[in-house]
Amino acid sequence: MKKGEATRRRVVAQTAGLLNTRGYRSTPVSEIMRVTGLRKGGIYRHFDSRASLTLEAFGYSVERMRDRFRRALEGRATATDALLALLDVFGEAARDEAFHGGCPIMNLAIESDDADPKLRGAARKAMTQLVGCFEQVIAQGMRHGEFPKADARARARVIVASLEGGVLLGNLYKDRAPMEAVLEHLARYVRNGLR
Amino acid sequence: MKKGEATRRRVVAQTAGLLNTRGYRSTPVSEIMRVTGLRKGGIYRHFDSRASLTLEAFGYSVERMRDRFRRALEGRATATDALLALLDVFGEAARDEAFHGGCPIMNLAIESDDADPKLRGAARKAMTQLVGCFEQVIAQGMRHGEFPKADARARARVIVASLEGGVLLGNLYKDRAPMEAVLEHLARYVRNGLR
Amino acid sequence: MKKGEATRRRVVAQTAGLLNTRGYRSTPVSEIMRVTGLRKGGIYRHFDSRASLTLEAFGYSVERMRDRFRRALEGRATATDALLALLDVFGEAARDEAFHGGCPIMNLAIESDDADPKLRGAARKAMTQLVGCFEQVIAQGMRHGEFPKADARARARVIVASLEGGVLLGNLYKDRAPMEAVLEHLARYVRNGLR
Amino acid sequence: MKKGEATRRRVVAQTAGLLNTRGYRSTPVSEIMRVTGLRKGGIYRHFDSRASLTLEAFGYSVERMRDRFRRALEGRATATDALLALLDVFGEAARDEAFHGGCPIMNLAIESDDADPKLRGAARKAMTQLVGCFEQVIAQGMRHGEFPKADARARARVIVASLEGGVLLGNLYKDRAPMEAVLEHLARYVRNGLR
DNA sequence: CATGAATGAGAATTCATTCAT
DNA sequence: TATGAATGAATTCTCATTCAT
Repeated sequence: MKKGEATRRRVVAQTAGLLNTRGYRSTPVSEIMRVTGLRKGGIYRHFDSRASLTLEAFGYSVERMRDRFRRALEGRATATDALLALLDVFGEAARDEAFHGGCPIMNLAIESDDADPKLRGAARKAMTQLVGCFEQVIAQGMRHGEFPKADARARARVIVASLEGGVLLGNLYKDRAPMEAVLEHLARYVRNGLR
Repeated sequence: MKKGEATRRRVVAQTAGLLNTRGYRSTPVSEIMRVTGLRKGGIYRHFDSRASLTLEAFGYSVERMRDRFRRALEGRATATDALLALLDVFGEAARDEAFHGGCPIMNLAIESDDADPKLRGAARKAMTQLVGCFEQVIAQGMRHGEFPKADARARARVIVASLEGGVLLGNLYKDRAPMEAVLEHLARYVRNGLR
Repeated sequence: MKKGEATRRRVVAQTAGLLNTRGYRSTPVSEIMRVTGLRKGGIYRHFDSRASLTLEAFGYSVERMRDRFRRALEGRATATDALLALLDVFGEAARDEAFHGGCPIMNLAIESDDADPKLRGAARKAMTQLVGCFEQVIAQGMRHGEFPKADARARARVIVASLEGGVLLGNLYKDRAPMEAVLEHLARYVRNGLR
Repeated sequence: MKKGEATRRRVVAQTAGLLNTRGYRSTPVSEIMRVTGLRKGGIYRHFDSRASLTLEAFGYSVERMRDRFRRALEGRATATDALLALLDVFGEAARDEAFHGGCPIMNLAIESDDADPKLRGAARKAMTQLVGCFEQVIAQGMRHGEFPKADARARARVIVASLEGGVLLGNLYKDRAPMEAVLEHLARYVRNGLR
């Protein structure tokens, strides 16, 4: 990897953390300069615009989330196990720097609010994948008879909604208790066969 | 005295809607001018600063939410009925202009993220009241034997988290389906005695 | 005197004090509102513009200075006595609220600096009168043989310059010592027959 | 590094002249843009704030004054000669662009009046140095027997006050006569051994 | 590959002023 | 006679962006 490519990746990673805590739209480039140690010119050499860096940083954050989910799913024999493992990812999120500042998807979804269609599109796509991840596991569980056959997507949405809400409360209060309540509730729901 | 107060209230109401859709921090005063029809000087005559208008507008939105909850609770004989009525408020939220742009508390919570302590404080306080509203009903239900005695706050948090997540998804996709899935899930949870 | 006229005079007097301490050009109308207790509309009813109030306030201050000089000159038999009495006015200036904030003429002269010809004209006129006051006394002294016949205006200018410089230093350091040194010097000069 | 520093110096020098004629506090940044040919962003790249540029510009003006005094004192054998040379600086001030707009110290002293403590502090410090310059020469003259032993500072203050007053009058009338009268008076005072 | 210099648009806020009441 | 409401221009300052070096 050339030096430029390495710099570029470092900038994306550092910016990802920054924007997820300080805001995807309201964080000025000067802050990005500060955390990356690069000057304006140095940043613009790698990225066409602030907007494109924003998108890349968001993509990076989402990718790291995906890593967590992928790893969580490895070697899970049953859908129940798999779902519980996914819940666990959120349980660890409070300690996980990839989630520092909350869930990137929620953050971008809310910040892009009717104001920035491109960002909103990215948030939507990422959220769809997140829900899809749960949905696939649930659908598999239905096929395998672990769960009653029903609307897998609706169930996935319920779970994701609860988790996102838990992240929100946890982040707002800087307190793990809300997420733990949510996880307890969802774990029972899962163990109960999504009934 | 009369006209100024009327203008002031109008500005707060219009700004509340605007900020909840376009962002509490990232919406420029020029946009507020546009939706209110006032010029800069006219706005600053009524509010000390952009920040204080932001807080007032948020307060207004929260108050309107509270109105909905208050009305929903009127004449509910049982805690179960009361909870279902509260859920209903979220069911109607999609059509309700007071919620246009999503939940003000969530929006402000996420936008104020580590960056604006005053705004965050306001978001926190409002969220505490929202959870408190559910918690009180639940606690009452526990006292009356409708629900098993357990951690009322934890249950309230689970419900609020799910609802907020539902709002998030609904808003992101401009689709009522996610919220409906959440509501169905929660209604069953409630009818089942929070078990 | 009608109420309006009374208000007008009060505003002029209060504004005079304010502008001489906070600046003739840089003091905002909001400050004038504060010290007068009137609102914008109330002020603009009496004065066409901020500029015209400025001029009136300056005129008021100059008039009060003139009062001091007039009174000082009353009953002075010799030019020497008269000059010493004029010097005395400056000696008392530190304690005199009419001079609070320094000499209005100097203040306006410097603030109007090449930027506001009308104000500068007023400052010039007032300074000319101040120098003229000294000049007349000196000329009289020359006619009466108290002082050698020479350029009365030049001598008046020297005295006024020294006094103004004394006011400047006194005001800058909030210390009476510089003015006292100047007065001692000038008194000797006067007693020495302006030699 | 080179170009920026050059620009910065040029801006300071040009701003120094501008502020000394148009007012240290009341001159808008837009005027600074005009005389420097830079845009807002270009100016703010070099200076943190309007206030810090003001201070630097004032410092520049004071430094140029100091240059004049330093050069005037070079090679002066006696205190009398030195004082006369210092007076001469003021005699040339009318023609000297470093003094265009009057004495920077007096200008800032009056404009900062009770309103801006930081600027006032700078004015005070500069004035103290100006008086100190005269005081040192006078004290030396006293030690060498040129002048009778007496309060050197008081004498320095008298001289500086007269000169500042002369600058004031000269600037107000755009006329060299007042300063010449002052200089004549002071030269005699000096040649007379400060008696 | 990165910096340093500069721009131009736009941010929040303040100002003097006007006018209906 | 004075207030309260509003305006429009100007204020200081920040932003994302460009480009020569």
